Parts: sequence; C-alpha cells; structure tokens
Amino acid sequence: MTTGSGYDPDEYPRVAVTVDLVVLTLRDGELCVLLVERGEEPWRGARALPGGFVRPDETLDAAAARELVEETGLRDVPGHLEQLRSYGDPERDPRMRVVSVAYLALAPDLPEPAAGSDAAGASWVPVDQASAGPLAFDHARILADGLERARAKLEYTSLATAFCPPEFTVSDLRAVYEAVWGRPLDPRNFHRKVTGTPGLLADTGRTRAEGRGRPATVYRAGPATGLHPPLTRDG
Amino acid sequence: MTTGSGYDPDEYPRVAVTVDLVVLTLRDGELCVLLVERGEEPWRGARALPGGFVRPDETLDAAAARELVEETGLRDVPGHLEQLRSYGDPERDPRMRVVSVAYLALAPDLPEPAAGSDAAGASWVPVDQASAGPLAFDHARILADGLERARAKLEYTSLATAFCPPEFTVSDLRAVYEAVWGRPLDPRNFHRKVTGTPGLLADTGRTRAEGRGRPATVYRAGPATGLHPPLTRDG
DNA sequence: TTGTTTGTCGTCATCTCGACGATAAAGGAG
DNA sequence: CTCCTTTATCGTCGAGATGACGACAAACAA
Repeated sequence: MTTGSGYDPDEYPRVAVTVDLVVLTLRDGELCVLLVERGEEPWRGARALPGGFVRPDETLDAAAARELVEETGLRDVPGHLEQLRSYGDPERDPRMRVVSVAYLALAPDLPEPAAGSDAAGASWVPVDQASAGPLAFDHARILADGLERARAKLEYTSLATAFCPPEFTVSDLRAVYEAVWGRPLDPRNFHRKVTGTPGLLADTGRTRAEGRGRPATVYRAGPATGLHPPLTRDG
Repeated sequence: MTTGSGYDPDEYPRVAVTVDLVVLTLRDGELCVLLVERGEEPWRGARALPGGFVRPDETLDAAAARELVEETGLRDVPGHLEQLRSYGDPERDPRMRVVSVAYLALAPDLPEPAAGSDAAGASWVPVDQASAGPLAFDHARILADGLERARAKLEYTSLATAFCPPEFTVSDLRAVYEAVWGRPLDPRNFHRKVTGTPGLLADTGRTRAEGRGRPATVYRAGPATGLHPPLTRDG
C-alpha cells in the first residue's frame, strides 16, 4: 500500500486490473475447466480463461462473481469462489500493463454455456486437454496454479462438496476426489473416512438407487469446513 | 483477464497497484512484524505495513523484493518471500482506487532498521501488540492473513528454517514453532519428528554450547521442502 | 560433589490408515 | 423365483505416527 513519501496520484504508473477465472466442474466424471475463444489480437483464436476488467466501484470478489455469472449464464454464483493469486508480469499482455487477480471457482455440473448470451464462445474443456493445448497469455500457468489449489484443498477441507449438488451420496463425493486427483480411491476406506468425520455429512434419512447396486444413503453438506486429519493424495 | 469484447486502453478504469509487506522475524523469542509510521494523511501517525507502488517495468515479485530491501536496509533479501493475496476494496484508500498485492516475508533475526535510511521510521513490533493496536487502511486484515499463512505453512513445509540463521539447533527450530504458534511443544517429540524427517536437517557434525545444559547438534537446512506427514498445531 | 539445566534416546498406549475380507441390498438373466 | 452381478457398508488386521512421559547424557553453577 500507499507508502508515505511524496504522494501524487498522477505520478504513479496506472495499470489495468482484471480478474481471470479458473472455473472447474465435473462433467461425466471428468474434471473440466471453462474456456473462451479469443476473438481478437493478441492471441486471436486461442483459448483463454474467462475474465474481464474490474469496474471502478466494485470489489475484486464482486468482479469475479459478476464475471462468473456472465460467463456461465446462470442467475446465482453456484458453488465456491475464492481468490487464487495475482499475476502481474510486465510482459504478460503486450498491449499494456495488466495485473490480473485470478479466482478459483468450483461448481456442480453446469449446463453447456448458452449460445447467444455473453457466454457464447465459452465451453467446458477437460483439464487434461486444456493443460496440454496452448492457452492465451500466462493462462496455462494460472490454470496449473488453480488446479493445484483445488487438489490441495480437497485434502484438508470439505471443499469437494462444492462440486456436488445439494444432495449427494458418498459415491458422488468419492467421484469428485477421483476426478480431481486423477486416482482411484478405496471405496471402503473413503466411506469410513467421510462418514467418520463429525459435521462433514448430514444424513437426510433417505436413500437413492442409481440403477445397479444397493441404494446409497443421501447426504447434504454438513457444517464442518475442515478435515482433521486430512485426506492425503499420496497414498 | 483480457476478455474479448471491445478493447480500448483508455476506456478502462486504471488503478494504482502497490505491494504491501508482512515481514515477520523472531526477536528474543518473540514473533515480530515490521511496521512503519505514516507521516501524512490519511492515517497520519498510524502504523502501517511497509509497501509502495509497483514500477512500470517491474514484476510484482521484484517490487516486493525491492521494498523489502529498502525497508529493512539490508543488501539481499533474507529468508523467504511469497505472495500472500490481493486486496482491492474500492474504499480501502480514500484517495483513489488502489489494489494492493500483499507479500509475506520471513527472516532470521534482523537488526533494528537503521535510522537515516529509507528504513527510518520502521520498527519491529511484537505481533500481539500489532494485532491489538489499530493499523492504517485494511492492514490489520492483511497482517492477520499473513500470520495465518505463516502458522499454516509451518505445519506442512520446512518454512520454519527461514526464521533461522544458516546454522541452527533443534531447539532454535522449536523456538520458532513455539513463537509462531504461541504454544509450547514437547522437546522430545519435536526432536524425534524433525530429526526423523528425511532431508529436513543436514548435520554439520558440530555442536554448540549455549551456556547451560548439554551442547546441541548444529544443523543446516536440508533439501526437503515439505513435511509428510505434517506437524499439526492442534495437539 | 551435587544439583540444575538442556539435549537426546526409548517406551508405551492410542489413533489413523491402507489393504482387503465379508455382508447387505438392489437389478438383471435365466 | 433363483443365481449372479453390482454397488454400498461394516469389520478386521498390521504398519506407522503421535502424545505423554521416563531415563540418560553432557554441560555449568554452587
């Protein structure tokens, strides 16, 4: 902030501040990220993270939430939204100095972004494919940081429920972990862990049959936000 | 960032971007933070985190490192420096829109900032006192976030060594944990944990007598960066 | 020499986890 | 209806980590 010496608003370099979003969801058991196709230079035709400029009287969080609803075409902000980190290399945008505050959003399975809306040109891309293909600006780095944050937070928070609809089964939750971590988990040990963590799951008393197999108990997210001890990735 | 539609550099609100620093160190076994006294309005006379504007051709990391050496008056950046998060409420600075990228720095016991240099007016303040007294702008919040980050990272990284000089004893390292967490740890269990973690400590083969008691083995920081499993705060 | 202080090693009960066997409850094939 | 497959859930066992704490080692002080 705002150091003491010699303040004059016109003396200081002004930069543009944007928010970029890493929006993750699960589609058909696959972890996907929302990408847009750029219509202009630089990086015309390349895929990029959705984002936009922060408005003059808007909080950073509010700007991220606004962009999220604009790009997904939904009414409310679904799931979870948190600040990731900021990126401000002088070279990251050839046009001018742009500092971008990246946000991470996690959402339950969302519909394909509607064409015709602001969300036109946006699409869900499996993260393996998105990480492989080139992305505009430094968005590959931002995506990688967002993925790492998501993977890490599943270990020690109840954030996985943000990928689930309001009611879900233990198998649904396990599918989240398996998709985000890209690794199968033992159903029995996973069940023991999540049902044994106080406050993580709230039993609705109902069950749901999904075709084959024994019906599963239906839960809602409980009040707990942290996992102690954590659920580790390594194995 | 950098959404597609209608780009024109002059259309967009420009804001000032600053870096603010949460610099932590240990002095006499007490966790302290570097604060400056503001010489002008707003918040004249109040204490604030050190910081300043990001220069036009400077990386955010470089700006943080530059401010750090300017405010501490040291040659090199000691210890550890990482981005914390960004703060951009429209109301946080009454003069204009300022987005601040906060950084967290951890350093071994540093000398009192020299008067007469840029660091004049800066001083080390015990964190309990700093958290209690009022701070300029939203710096109380930034300090709280920085402290929480530091406390959390001691759990699962080898970051505590950043508070130590190049050579240190297990007791020195334990003193770091106790100061940052504000809680005593069992010397025997702590010793077992840190000496049992491969790559965390590199034995110099020497010992050091600090007055009373049996001399302690002197270590350097090893190549390990993470603690698996973590060293938890709760107990 | 004796006591005090600090560092280091061991012991033990407890907790958690990973591996994996066993049972429960559904649908489908015959 | 009966057997088989599939998924959900419960139990058991051994390995590893942890917290509480006893014991010994190696320095200084009185």
